Amino acid sequence: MKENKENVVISKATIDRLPLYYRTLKISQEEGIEIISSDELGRKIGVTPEQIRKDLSAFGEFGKKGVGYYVRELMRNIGEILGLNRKWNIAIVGVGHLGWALANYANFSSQGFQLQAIFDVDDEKIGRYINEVQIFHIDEIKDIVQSRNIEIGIITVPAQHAQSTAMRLVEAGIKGIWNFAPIKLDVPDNIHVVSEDLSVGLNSISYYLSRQNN
Amino acid sequence: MKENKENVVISKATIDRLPLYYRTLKISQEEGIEIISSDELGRKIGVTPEQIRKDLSAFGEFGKKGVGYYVRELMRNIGEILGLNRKWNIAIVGVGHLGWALANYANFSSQGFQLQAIFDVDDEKIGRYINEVQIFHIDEIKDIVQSRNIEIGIITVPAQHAQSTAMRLVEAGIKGIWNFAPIKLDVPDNIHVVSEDLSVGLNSISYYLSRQNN
DNA sequence: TAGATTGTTAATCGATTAACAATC
DNA sequence: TAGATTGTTAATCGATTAACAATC
Repeated sequence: MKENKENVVISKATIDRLPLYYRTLKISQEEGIEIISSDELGRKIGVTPEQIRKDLSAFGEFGKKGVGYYVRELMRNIGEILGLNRKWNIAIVGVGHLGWALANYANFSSQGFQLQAIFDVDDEKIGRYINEVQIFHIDEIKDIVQSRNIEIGIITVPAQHAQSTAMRLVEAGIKGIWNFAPIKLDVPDNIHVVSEDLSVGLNSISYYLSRQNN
Repeated sequence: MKENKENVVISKATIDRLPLYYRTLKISQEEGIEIISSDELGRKIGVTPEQIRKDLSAFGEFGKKGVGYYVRELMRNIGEILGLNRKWNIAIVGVGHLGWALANYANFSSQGFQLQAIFDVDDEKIGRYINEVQIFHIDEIKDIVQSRNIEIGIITVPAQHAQSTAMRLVEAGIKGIWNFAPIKLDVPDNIHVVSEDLSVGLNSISYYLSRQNN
């Protein structure tokens, strides 16, 4: 595994930018670009070149002075850092509109995230398939998470059930949670939770527009 | 309009926390809680009480020393700051899985965001309705945005069409954009863009899990 | 009054930006 | 070699946390 340098603390902000670098490099690579400078990469992403160089320097020296970065090589390195050089089995809990949309989101699999199971409580939905992935009853969660080596759970249940869902995922042995319920999840320290709070975006826009119009 | 104090700079981080405060106050209010301390509110949200007091102090004095905050009053004040004391007409562009999920997301309307129109290019979809909201051809965007006073646009089109969609929204007169396409949008300075980058979440989880398992 | 809790200032911490030597 | 661009250190900026006077 790609190690970051000893004694270098890596900020959350840096980790959140790595996927942007990775994605942009991928596009560049597909366009046939072989070498890219931090300046050019930064321009495409909307980040300063210093920021990019600083971020990368926490993990090693990936560029060539006076030249830039070899796109393919940097992509491979960042991919390795992000853990994209292996497969991750994931599951979705909650087949509402959002869960359904995510289950259909093809892009995950291209990055090595394979949807292995979907869970719900609605008898109408259980037994059905979304893109060849079966919907199971939540009561089967422990069995299936363990038998299918699922490591990451996606929570798209209503807010009032999110905490108990998180606990079931943890008990089933999951290590990472991607949470879409607008609520703070209490989980053990060794579980990594990323929450997407979709109610913030519109509120922030209305804040700025209110100020503007005055 | 609720003004923030002169000479106080309000950070983006503060603005992004206000919706959490608002939401949590709403829940507390529904539970019949009338007074809440920054300590208790912070505990529920996962933010320090100092943070909350600091954030709020940028806009005024909403609490009572030795007592706490009146839930209903603080909620009203934060709502006013966020521009939730009025209606906002919004539109969605792109009826893929995500656009469809967002069109069905009932929660927006409870905060005053009213979906007035949906746009797409697919003849199969045009003319249909999602929850009584009609799907129009993108070519009608300018007419409809203007006639229906739509101020905020939600972009859920594929990445390669996101930039041109943004430009069409801007030309139509929209002032705020909520962007779900994984790409940086170039828009005029007076347009407020919030991007939700759904590819970051899973990548960040896989990063941390990789480290953990080692 | 005594206890509790706010609002705010000062201290700390962390992240970004600037500058530049190293070197391809 | 001259020009370009990295990697890194130092400087700056911004955000969070600590501390505490004010006061309900």
